[in-house]
Amino acid sequence: MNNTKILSTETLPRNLEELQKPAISIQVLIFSIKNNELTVALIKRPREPFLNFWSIPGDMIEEKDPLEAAARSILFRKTGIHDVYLEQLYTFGDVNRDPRGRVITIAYFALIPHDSIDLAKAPPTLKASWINVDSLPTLAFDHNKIIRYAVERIKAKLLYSDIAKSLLPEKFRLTQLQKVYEVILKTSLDKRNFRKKMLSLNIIEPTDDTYVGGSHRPARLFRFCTKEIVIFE
Amino acid sequence: MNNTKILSTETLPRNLEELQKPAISIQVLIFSIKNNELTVALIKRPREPFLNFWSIPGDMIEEKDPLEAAARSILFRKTGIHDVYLEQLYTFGDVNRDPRGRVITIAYFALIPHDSIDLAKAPPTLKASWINVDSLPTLAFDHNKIIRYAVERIKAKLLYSDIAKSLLPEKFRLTQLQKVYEVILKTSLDKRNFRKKMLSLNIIEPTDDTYVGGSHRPARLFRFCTKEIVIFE
DNA sequence: TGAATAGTGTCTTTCAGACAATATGCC
DNA sequence: GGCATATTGTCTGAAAGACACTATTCA
Repeated sequence: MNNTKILSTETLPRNLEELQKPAISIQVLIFSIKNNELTVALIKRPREPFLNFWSIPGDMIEEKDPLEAAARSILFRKTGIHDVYLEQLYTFGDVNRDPRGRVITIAYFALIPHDSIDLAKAPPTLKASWINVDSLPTLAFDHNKIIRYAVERIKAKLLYSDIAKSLLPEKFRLTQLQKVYEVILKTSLDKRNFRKKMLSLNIIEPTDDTYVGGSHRPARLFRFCTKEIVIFE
Repeated sequence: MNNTKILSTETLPRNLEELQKPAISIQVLIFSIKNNELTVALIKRPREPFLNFWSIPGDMIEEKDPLEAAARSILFRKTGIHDVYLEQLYTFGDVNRDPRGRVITIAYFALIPHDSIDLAKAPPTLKASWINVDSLPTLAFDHNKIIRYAVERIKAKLLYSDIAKSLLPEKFRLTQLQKVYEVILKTSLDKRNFRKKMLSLNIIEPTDDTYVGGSHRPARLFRFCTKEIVIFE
């Protein structure tokens, strides 16, 4: 490999205005657990390219738009809620990922408690649908790849952080918490070992409330402790 | 919070050309272990803003530049080497992080074996210096924050991946490997436990070579196994 | 009292961590 | 033989994982 065609700070224009800039979009993957499945909120594209393909909600941004605020704005439009877990995922920049021209996408993902969202109440800009991440159709652009990447991130963080918190209501049963792990990790866990482990981490605490769910013993409700924790030191 | 000023796909220009786009830069954090310290390659800024401040090597990119290739180009210019570990770190986009205007930085980090680099042989575009990550001066822009973020990523990945491989020559002594962990994690490890653990992971294998380093018993040289591994399932 | 889910304890195995003596090559 | 680093094994405590029965409420 030779060294003839390399970028060089010294040869670029001094003024930002002289640059030929790529377009930037923000895309927000909104995950929630519905019916014991990990699902992502997708919308049907209303125009070309990829007309009528399912896609991740997002927007182009302009020069002055802050990144995370743009992501939260998209999130609010699609779900009608604020104050949920939001994390930058990755920046996807393949040169030909958008047929209209060069578009670099900064992807974020959000985690939403299954009960906090009411798509019917969300502003109906473009209604999103919850689609199981394991049965995705072919999506617009490289959005299948982006979702796969996000799911791997979520799986990994489940093991060393308390992000499960963000997928549950404030008060929850231990079986609900266990289900979050089982659904995302695609495994089944022993109930006794799971409870022993969770309680030993000191990240959840019992509340005084119980949940009456039918013809059986009511369940104690727990919540995550408010203090910051580190699961593994 | 009201919903009046939100971005909307529907109201943005249909053509990418009509957008007011932010500028994009690629910055590459180049890490290596020198003299039992984790160091990062920094350059002195040759002009305003932050004239003569130390900074992370990087460049603005233009519309058609692929991201990772731009990062590798920067890396080659600063070190004269190819084929090293390179990973996208994070995209930093605070609105006021560059006094010249809006600049979004896509940061990458590279890990370099300490012996593979010869800054004297690197193209002297702008010579980089290796600076201990624990004794950084005030850097240009938000570069202190970017380096702190990268160091945390490296610390975390050391525990569940084989990135130590990328900081060592192909063949190495177990004491060298241990030193990588000790320097980055800022801890001291028991030699017997460390060796037991590393060998049990089946990610390294002994070679037939030894290293003669003075008036003492020569050390066996090891190498990382070529097959892909998962340290923790 | 039967159905349905909640809640609980023991044993075994594995792994992390503390700890020190011998081996080998060079001078 | 002295020096410097390389190499090796045991014990203990903690945590993970396998495993099954009792408790409570409602219909």
